[in-house]
Amino acid sequence: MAVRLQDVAAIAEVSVKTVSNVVNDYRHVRPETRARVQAALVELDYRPNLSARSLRQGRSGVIALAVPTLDMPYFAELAGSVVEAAAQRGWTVLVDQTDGLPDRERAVATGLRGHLIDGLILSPVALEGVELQRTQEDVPLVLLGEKIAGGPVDHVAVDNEAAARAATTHLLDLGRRRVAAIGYQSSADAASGVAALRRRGYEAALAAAGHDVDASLTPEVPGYLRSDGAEAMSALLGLPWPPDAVFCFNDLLALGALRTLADRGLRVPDDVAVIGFDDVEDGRYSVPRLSTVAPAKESIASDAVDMLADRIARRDQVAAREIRVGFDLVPRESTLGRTGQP
Amino acid sequence: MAVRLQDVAAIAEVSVKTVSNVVNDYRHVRPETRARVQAALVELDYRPNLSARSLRQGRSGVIALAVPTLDMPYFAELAGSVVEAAAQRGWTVLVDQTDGLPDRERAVATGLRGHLIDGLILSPVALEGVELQRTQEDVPLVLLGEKIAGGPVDHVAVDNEAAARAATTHLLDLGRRRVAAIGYQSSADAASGVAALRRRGYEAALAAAGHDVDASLTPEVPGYLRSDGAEAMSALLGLPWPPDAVFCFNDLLALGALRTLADRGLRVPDDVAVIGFDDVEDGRYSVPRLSTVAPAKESIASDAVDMLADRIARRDQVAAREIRVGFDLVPRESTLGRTGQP
DNA sequence: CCGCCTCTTTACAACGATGTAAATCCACGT
DNA sequence: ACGTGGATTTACATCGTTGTAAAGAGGCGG
Repeated sequence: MAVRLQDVAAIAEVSVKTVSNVVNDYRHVRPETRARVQAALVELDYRPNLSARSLRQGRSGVIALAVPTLDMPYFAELAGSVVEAAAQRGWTVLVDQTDGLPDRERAVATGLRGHLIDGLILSPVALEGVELQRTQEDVPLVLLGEKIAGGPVDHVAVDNEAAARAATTHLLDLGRRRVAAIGYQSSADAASGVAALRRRGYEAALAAAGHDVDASLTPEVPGYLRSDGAEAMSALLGLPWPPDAVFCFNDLLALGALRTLADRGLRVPDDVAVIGFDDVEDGRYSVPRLSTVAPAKESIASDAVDMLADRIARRDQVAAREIRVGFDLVPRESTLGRTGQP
Repeated sequence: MAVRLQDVAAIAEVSVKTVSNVVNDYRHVRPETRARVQAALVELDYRPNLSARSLRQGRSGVIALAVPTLDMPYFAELAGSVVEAAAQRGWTVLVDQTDGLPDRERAVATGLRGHLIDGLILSPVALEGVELQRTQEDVPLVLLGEKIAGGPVDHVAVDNEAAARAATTHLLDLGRRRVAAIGYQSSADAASGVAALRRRGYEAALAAAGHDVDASLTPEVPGYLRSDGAEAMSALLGLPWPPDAVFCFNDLLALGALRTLADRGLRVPDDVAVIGFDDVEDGRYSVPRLSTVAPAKESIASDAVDMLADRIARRDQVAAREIRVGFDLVPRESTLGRTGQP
């Protein structure tokens, strides 16, 4: 069966608590005793029962990360970074997929996992800040990637509006006149989310350049997948006066758009320039290489974990905070064309 | 504070055990009592303490999934499917990243997480079957994606050799004469792994067609990332007599190779045909669309979870089994060219 | 040689849930 | 009215660990 402190204690001929003290590096243990216990620990290959420890201490060393889906490279990369950052604190990460469903997000946020987890990092799609008002009974929570309007919840996010504006401005600076946007969503759920913020940045950039928003250039998409981008691009190309540039609200949409452009035999960026958002690995190897806006992903993950650690330690003693991480505009072939190559 | 069975019991004016019985749907509870307890449960918003439950029952309802990294789409997609399949059994998945390091794989396999997890699904890169010999103390284990030679461990895998052979044969059937392979690895760790099996399939296909293996056409790669594929392709194109087709041991390598070919201005498949392995989403939208071998991923995930459930239930009472999942050859533009399009 | 302080070790209770076995209730047949 | 057997409820111990408080062991100044 499993090895318990008691078994080790028997071998080392000390009390259970002394073994516990050795395991936990308690100061006042005679070196000789410590050595004897260590030997017994090794001999029996003791491993603490985390459930018992967690029950006793009220903390488990496990945090949860809830993302819409791991199938999207952005979230997969993010999950990887979070797992990494958590490991550095000795924490383990339990991954939940919400599929962007309000119910699942709510369930997760209100403590789906019983008292198993010490905290939660949630990347919300559907829920608004208000919905996530914390009661003091709930799990410590940090939100990712979305600016919650005044919600009393810690969160880490890039300045979506500014980043979207930078991307759009980049297209305008290249001299493009009909700059479309792929990523608009009108469902109530999405109204306060990433879609709305990036939309605002896009429209602000157009306004600053003296352009009106042309509704036909901002098709709605049901999701943010490659297929959605491909279909939206098809629709745009069916217009009497199609766009000469497209800002896609994430890289997957952009990759889908590139695919459609290739199918139609259009040249990128000559006929249509394309820029995405997220800087996922795929875009660095696509043909053509995808221009994008790169949020500081490593920061997002580590800041979120740090913030959560702080929230766990101080519970309700401190007001909700917001961390803004930086972003970079990364122009590549899909807006600049081939450079320096034959 | 947290709501305990005791608090609910006090409100409902019954014993703690009766509340527990209601929570667990025990048969013999008077409907009237049950109703009263239910009401109290709802009123206090009771949630079981999973640590306590786990301590008492010896099972936690949490399984671990250990993959090299979530950054690789294949593993991300797999993780998503496993989380899904586990959720259907009411299990939660704890994701570990091994980075393909022997130490991490060993640590995970020998029960890194203490008694927190009920079982482990491991996708090994570095470790051989022998290393993973189970002792009865260890966590129930299911291996993914690799045929362990005779190791007494449950595992789920595609027939890598047959699949690799099918991919290679597909290239030969197109009339290609110099078929390269990207994905060879010679490190001892990898000797029994996926690399070796796919290599065997590749060589078998060549042999069946009466070709010799040309060492210059099988460059070694340090990893299985896009960058590795891009570099290997560069090396191949530097040969006096470059290949007219390439079988890449996974889709990322293939996507990297496509990128290099585009940079050199070579046409795919006209100049060089490319086929990958894994059928990740990226390949369906790449330019050109990537031909590949598609393992039955959904089966892999659900079979692994089923197998683990069975292993958990029966522990050592049953011999190690092996589940073979099917695969499909999926020819797309990177070998067939544009079809049906203008 | 005593008392006190520090170092070291220990016994015991507690974390919250559930299995066991025993207690209590109730309806029914005699 | 009484015994029997099933339904229902309960007290208690237990899972493995750690905090608390107290006991035991030495050492030192007075």
